[in-house]
Amino acid sequence: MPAKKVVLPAIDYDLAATLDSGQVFRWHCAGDIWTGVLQGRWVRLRSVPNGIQAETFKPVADWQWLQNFLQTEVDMATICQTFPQDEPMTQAVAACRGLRLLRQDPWECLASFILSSTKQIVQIRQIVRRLCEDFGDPVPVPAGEHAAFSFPAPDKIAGTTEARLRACKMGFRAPYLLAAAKTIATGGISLEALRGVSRPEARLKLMELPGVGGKIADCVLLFAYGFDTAFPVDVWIARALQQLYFSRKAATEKELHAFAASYFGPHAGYAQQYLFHYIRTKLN
DNA sequence: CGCCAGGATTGAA
DNA sequence: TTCAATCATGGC
Repeated sequence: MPAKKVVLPAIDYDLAATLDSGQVFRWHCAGDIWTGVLQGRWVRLRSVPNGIQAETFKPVADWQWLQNFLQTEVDMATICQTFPQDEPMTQAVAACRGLRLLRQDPWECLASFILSSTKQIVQIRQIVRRLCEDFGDPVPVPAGEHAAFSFPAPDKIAGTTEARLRACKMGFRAPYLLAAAKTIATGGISLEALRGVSRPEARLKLMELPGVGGKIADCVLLFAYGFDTAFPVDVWIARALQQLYFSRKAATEKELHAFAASYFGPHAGYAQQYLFHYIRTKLN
């Protein structure tokens, strides 16, 4: 029977850490309630014992789309066992128990991370919110809730102008987003087709898009496509690797990448997320 | 190689 | 209260 409420079973799931760890930019928290929009649907989430309670505006028959986004069926204990058993990883895993990787829509993830370059998380949130208000479609919400908008599809953004995108405060990223949207809207690159190719091949394809360098490509590979070995190296991770694994001697960017690729195992992307969240929120 | 292009927020002076 | 630093892509 279709219902507006469900509890998705999950153990070791820290909803707040997961939705507030720089993977997604559109979830809003009030108390312990998280509100967002997924695939044009308004969604409210709350942690309950051994699960996550979800509520939508319209009744839903199949909750697969939400399970897939939240990745509730992933067994974190098994994944954490594959991490190197060193001091930093052990500390990070202990401190960030329940931190998860989400599985996002590729376009929303790609567009968000194009907008993320040389921006901080608070600003990325504002830009993405404006983008959705200006170009997304209103989605129905319960009475008394804030208005909510879908994430604008590639053709919607492809059909606007650089000036109107700049009005969302995205600055020099506006032409990149516009060109990327046009490439995808016209079939120059198929984001769906990337699901079926190898990680290095998908990475090269993403990097053909303007505004997408190695770091942003790695974010999309990890957060949208589920390539668990993708290892985005931002300044935080670079500093952490430098400090925790190279102590004094200065490692080049190339050495950091080589180390990351060889050291953290088959779920290196998860390890990266634990290190990232650990140094950002728990250290100092 | 070095610099710049938006700009909200943070923390130092 | 100024004011420098944060963020990491691409063009020059």
